Amino acid sequence: MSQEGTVPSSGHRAVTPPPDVFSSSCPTRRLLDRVADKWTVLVLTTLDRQPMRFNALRRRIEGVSQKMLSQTLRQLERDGLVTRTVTPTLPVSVTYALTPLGGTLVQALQAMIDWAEDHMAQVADAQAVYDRRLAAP
Amino acid sequence: MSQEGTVPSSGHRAVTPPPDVFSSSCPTRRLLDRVADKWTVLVLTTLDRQPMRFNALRRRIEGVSQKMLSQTLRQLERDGLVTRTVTPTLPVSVTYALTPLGGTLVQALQAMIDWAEDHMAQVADAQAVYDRRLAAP
DNA sequence: CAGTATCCAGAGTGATACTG
DNA sequence: CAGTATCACTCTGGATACTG
Repeated sequence: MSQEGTVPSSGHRAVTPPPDVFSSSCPTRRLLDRVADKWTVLVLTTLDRQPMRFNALRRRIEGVSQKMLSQTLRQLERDGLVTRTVTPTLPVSVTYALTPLGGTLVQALQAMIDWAEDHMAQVADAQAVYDRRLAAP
Repeated sequence: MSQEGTVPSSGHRAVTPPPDVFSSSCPTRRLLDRVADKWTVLVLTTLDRQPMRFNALRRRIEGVSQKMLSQTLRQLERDGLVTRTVTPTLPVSVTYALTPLGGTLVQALQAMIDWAEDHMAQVADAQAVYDRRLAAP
């Protein structure tokens, strides 16, 4: 049989190791770092509803700084998850939109947000119990 | 009909505002911050396969520091997502396991990991295109 | 083994100012 | 409007050392 995933000892082609986020050297790990990020999640799920301009995003995502927003957007653009479209009005308008690739990710991210909103109460209860244990030992 | 989500003007009971991760003051936002975290994602999905001891987790999740691992675990324990079980061997063994609540979250997190591993190539391509544009303008 | 304590570099934030 | 640049500050995260 084949030896997928083992060290190639006699193969002719270079074998790419299987992707593994648990390996710190795997590129997917860096990708996960970025995807599993507060601002990334909020930006992408916002753009899922509709394309948006910079300051609209800034207003919608409370608490994000200009710096982090533009940094996040540039990163997402580089990763091919959002597009940046410049319209030469006066002054210029810049619109950000999800790419099809970005769209495939949003499904998973939205599930995370839904989970947080749906289970907030249970988590809060657990926290209360935990904190009470510490207070009265 | 009802006015769910609007300001209560004549109701008798105090109305909790609807959860909204986009509001920086909403508790779900802090919850999202923690859930949308690199180490949280890796710890929870690891524990999904089987309960594990501290150093086993440390070895499995390459690159995590002791500090971040214990910090993450304590936080997850407080949130009711993992349990911490101490067995009085010599020296003592501590085993971490997913709670049912934690199990409900793992579904969403695993989807994120799967996405990263499945779309790594497309992202890498997009990055190459982006970087080439900057290099040859 | 399973942590806690300490120190330190760097990331993230806010404010402010400046460009096209 | 849509940014970039800079400074000051905080806070996270990593490396290291020590404890029950």
